[in-house]
Amino acid sequence: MPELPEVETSKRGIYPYCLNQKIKTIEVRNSRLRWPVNEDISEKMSGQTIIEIVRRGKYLLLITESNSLMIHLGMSGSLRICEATRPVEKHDHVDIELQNGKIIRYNDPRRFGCVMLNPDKLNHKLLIKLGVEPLESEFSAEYLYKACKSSNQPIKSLIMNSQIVVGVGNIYAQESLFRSKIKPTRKANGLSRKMVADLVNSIKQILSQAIEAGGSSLKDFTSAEGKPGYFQQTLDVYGRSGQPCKQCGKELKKIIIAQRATVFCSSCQK
DNA sequence: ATTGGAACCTGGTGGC
DNA sequence: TGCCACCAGGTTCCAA
Repeated sequence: MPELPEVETSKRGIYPYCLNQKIKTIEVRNSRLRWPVNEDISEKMSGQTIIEIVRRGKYLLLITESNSLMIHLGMSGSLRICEATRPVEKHDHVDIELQNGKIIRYNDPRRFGCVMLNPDKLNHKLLIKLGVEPLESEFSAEYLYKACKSSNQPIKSLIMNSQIVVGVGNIYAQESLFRSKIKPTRKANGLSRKMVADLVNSIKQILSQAIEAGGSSLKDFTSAEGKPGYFQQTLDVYGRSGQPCKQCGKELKKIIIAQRATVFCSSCQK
C-alpha cells in the first residue's frame, strides 16, 4: 500500500545504488501495467546515465541527460535493488539493469503502477496538474483554507485530491483527520481556519513520521523482503473499525466516502 | 463545473 | 476442501 512515505523511502533506498550510474539495459517481462511500458524503452534508455532522482507526489523519476523513467508503484508495487543473479519471482515485471551490476527490480502484483519513458521530465501530462507537495512550505494553512472555501466536498475527499495536494492516500487521510479531530464527512467549506491549520500540521507530522519509520527500515531495502517498513507505525483509526478509540475508548465507526472505507471516532472528531 | 462512479488487477479472507 | 463473493488500494476518465 504505497503512499507517499513508501515512495520516498523507495527513492532513498535506490538512490545510492543508481545515482550517476549508467543504464545497461531494461528488461520488460510484462508490459501490461497501468499504462503499457513503451516498447522502445530499453533502446531509448540504454547507455544513459541517471543524473538525478526526483519524487513528485507518488511518482519517482530517474532522470537522465535526455529522458526520464517515470515510475509509479500504484497500490501494490515495490522496487528493490538486487544482484543480476537473483532469481526472478512472480510479478517481477521490469528490471532496470545498471552498469555496476545491480538491478532495480520493479514488482507489482496488481499492475496498477507504471514504468514509463518520459521525454518531458517534470512537464509530463500526468505531473503538470499535480498540486503542492505536502511537506513543502507551499502546503500551508492559508493554501488549504483557500482550497476548502471553494469546495463543497467532504474534507476527506479534498485532501485526497492530488490536484490540491499530492501524496495523501486513504490511510493518512484518515489518520490526519483523526489527529486533528475533524470528522471526515465535514464539508470543506465549513471548516474554520483553526481546524484547517490543525489539519495541515497533522498531515505534515504524520507523513514525516512515516518517512522516518520507513527510513529506519532502509537497511532492509535490499533484503529478501525488500519492502520499506513504514506501515509498521501505529495507526490510530485506519483498519480499526469496531475497535475502541485510543483517545476516548468509544467504538470506532466505519463509513464509505467516495467509495473508500473511512474509519473515525464519532466522539473525538467533530 | 463539479461530483460520482467505473475501471484497471490480484491476493487474501470469510462464508457456505 | 473448493468455490465464490468481496475487499483493499491510487488514479484517470467517462457520465450524470
